[in-house]
Amino acid sequence: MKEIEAKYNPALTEDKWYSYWMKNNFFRSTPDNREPYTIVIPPPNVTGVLHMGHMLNNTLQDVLIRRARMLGKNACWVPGTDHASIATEARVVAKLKEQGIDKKSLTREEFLKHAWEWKEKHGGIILEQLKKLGASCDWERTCFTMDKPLSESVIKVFIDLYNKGLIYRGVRMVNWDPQAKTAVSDEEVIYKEEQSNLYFVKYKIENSEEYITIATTRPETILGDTAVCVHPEDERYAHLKGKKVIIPLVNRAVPIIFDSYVDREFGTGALKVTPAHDINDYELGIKYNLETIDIFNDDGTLSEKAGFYIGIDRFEAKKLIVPELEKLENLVKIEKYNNKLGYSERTNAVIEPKLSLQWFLKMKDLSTPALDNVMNDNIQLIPAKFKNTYRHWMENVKDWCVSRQLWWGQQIPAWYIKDSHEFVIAENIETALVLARVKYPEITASELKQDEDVLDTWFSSWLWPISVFDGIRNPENADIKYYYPTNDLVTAPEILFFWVARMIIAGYEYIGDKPFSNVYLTGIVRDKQGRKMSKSLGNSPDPIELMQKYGADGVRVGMLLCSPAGNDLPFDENLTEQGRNFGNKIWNAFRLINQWEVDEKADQPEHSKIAIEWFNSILNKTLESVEDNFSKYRISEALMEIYKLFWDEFSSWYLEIIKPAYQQPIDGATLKSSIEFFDKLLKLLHPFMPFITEEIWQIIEHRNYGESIMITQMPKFEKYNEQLLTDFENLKELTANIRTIRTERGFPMKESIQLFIKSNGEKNNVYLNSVTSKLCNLTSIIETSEKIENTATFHVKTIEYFIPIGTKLNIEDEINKLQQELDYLRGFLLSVNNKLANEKFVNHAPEQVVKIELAKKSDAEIKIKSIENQIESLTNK
RNA sequence: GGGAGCUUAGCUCAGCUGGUUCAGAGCACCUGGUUUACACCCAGGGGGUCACAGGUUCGAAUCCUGUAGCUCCCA
Repeated sequence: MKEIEAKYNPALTEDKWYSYWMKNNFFRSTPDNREPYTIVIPPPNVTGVLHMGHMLNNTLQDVLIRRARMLGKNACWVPGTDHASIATEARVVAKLKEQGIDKKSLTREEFLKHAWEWKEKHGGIILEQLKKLGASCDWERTCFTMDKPLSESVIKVFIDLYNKGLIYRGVRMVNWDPQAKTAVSDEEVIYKEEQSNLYFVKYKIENSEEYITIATTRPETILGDTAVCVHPEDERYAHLKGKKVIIPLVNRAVPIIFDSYVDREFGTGALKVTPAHDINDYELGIKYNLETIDIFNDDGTLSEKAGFYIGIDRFEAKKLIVPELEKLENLVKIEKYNNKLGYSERTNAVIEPKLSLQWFLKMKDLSTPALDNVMNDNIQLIPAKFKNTYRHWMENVKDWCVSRQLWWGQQIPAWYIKDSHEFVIAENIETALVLARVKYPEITASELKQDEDVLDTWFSSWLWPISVFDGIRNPENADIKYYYPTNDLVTAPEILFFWVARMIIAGYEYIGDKPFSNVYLTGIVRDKQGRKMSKSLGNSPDPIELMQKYGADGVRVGMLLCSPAGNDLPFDENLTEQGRNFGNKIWNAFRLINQWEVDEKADQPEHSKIAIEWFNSILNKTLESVEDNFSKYRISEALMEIYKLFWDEFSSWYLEIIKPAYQQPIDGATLKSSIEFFDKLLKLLHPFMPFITEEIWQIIEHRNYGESIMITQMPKFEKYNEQLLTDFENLKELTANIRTIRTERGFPMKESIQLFIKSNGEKNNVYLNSVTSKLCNLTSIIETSEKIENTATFHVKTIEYFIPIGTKLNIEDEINKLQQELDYLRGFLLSVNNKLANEKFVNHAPEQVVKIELAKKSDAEIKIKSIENQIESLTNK
């Protein structure tokens, strides 16, 4: 037999088996008559590298997909990436800048060429890294959101929604990133608390010597003010009804309006209204039909409409306007003030609320089925606590701004006619021309100009579960009919709304069915200080290094052990160490079995026979509960159970019982059963630890090329012997007691000892005696009806055990020990008796509960009596 | 400001519709241990008035109310 390393070395096996699986096409799935089990990967974006969040997320998906495969399903895990328009464009622009190329100097086509080059070079990194993790994706199905079929799907959907009247072009307040010169979504704005100033500025009332003082954090926007607003019930300002105020510097007369939106307590209770630059002011502007003066250019400098500081940056203008107001004697005072400022997640520029012409998707009606089918559990969120959040969002859903002022992405299929705002929507210029000619028969292609902007990346990814199967363009194709709806989606709660919810919406709109049945929401991987792991903080370990250090299996186990659904995972390398150690434990259990010589003629010892029956029972009981845990998506609990089954039950109990004496052979029957158990354990472990299980499975018995544990069947649970399990637990307690006595009295394991048993009603399980003897190295087990002198004693349940210890007995210690136990038991009995003496308890509690209390009482009484006897006999010595 | 959720051992969490073992697990910690699978190990052990205060009940970590602290979402 080949010599096997004492420590498992993942580096020697992981790449080997991954390429074996690939060569044998084990990850490939095509429709057949089996039940499908499908997962689409949450597409990581092409700018990223693998981080701990991906590790957790993809480990979970791989566990689910490998298990499903072993349950006989046709498992299909579709991998891919998304194009991340803002992030990628920012990267490419930065890279070009390094090379001295300004984006503005390039045509759209030239720029996109650079972007594609960048994507080809960097876009596949994460997917390659996932292979190290063992991800069993069907790589032939790898998709990218800007692949032709997916892009065409996006455009098709846009046109369809437009034709349904759900897409419109409108002026709206958007979060403007002046650096990227694009609108970003609410979700891409990060609010940070900042210390700033609150400026009190007085505005003169028209035709009066009176002033009204407003408070603002943004004095530069005064130039765009078109009203001052006060609370209708604010007596301080009641007399100003119908009056106008003069805006300083610009000397514009604007109305004083009265609206309960104003917080009377804040500042002076008077609010300056700048409809172009504040979302709430914008609403007021609509309500009171105010003029809207946009004082900023797209790059954050002041525009001609501002009248002052034209071309100067907004922050500079703020610095300049304050002394100016002071000079004009309009500045009353400046107070320190903390407020929240929005920053662009992509460029970190301060977000400017800005009115902008954008494309919007009406969400209200589209969302209805998406809300209903989550609320009725047709789609399950795991954990379910996210249902509340989901509902809150869906009930207050706002229209979706789908346009982005970028080039990297699907260009909006809108064609403007003769430089006007009039447009037609069409997938290409030929069709656009046909449509345009309906109204303008003479128009030529050169008079049509496509919208410069692209669609939001989420407008691609919301179709993901459909478009990866080409279900938008070819709704009748075999893949979409077979794989859709997919089964499980594993993703982060952060994107529940802007990805998960939208996929559900698209699913009902375009296939008429949910995109997936279960959404498993993972926690966020944090560092020890509780900070989210991120590249910018540099607090994330490199997953690749981690896998090199602990093995992919070790990292997988480490991540899973402590990550219940929806809970954050404070990451600690310690966890992966635990995972690695577990791998080594499995490895060594294998080594033990592997090195035994077999004697086919030898009889099977009684203790081995029992051990086999017992382990078979506990294995099946665990299988049953693992199934239950999986059905509830308690993945970490399922793993923990298997971990304990392997480590505690199999290694510490089973193997210790059947282990032959040193250099003795093992009987054939026991070895055969042990290998069968090992085989089942490996299969159970395989979804969690694919590499080590494959390695051992390939050695433990002869295999042919093309065989693999990953395509075997998961063991199914069978009936098990409940009584044996209970009896065995008592045996464990008995063994532990004997071990303690050995340690305390200094009887080494090699020294065999005698055990006496005195039953006090409850019967000793004689049939387990051979096991006890083996585990505890007993010469004999003797039933007795008398107590035995000069012994150490203990109870398991009501049975009394004695171990002769000859001269090693210290009577005083012995009495003290017994007295302690007696005191406890008496107290316990008292509380039970009190309970039973309570008539209300006896009358109200269910019969079963009362019975249990009665049993406790009688057990305690038996024990008390036997301890009292022991103390008495010791005292009389 | 509005909404949701959380608070159980040093850490991360279980504990389902109130009632079987003075509250469970893993890790960490402590004490022993080099014999022939594994020190990435073995055998033991300690540790929680279940955030706090009330209430319902024969009985509450579990249900209700309030308080405090934390987290997230929306504005």
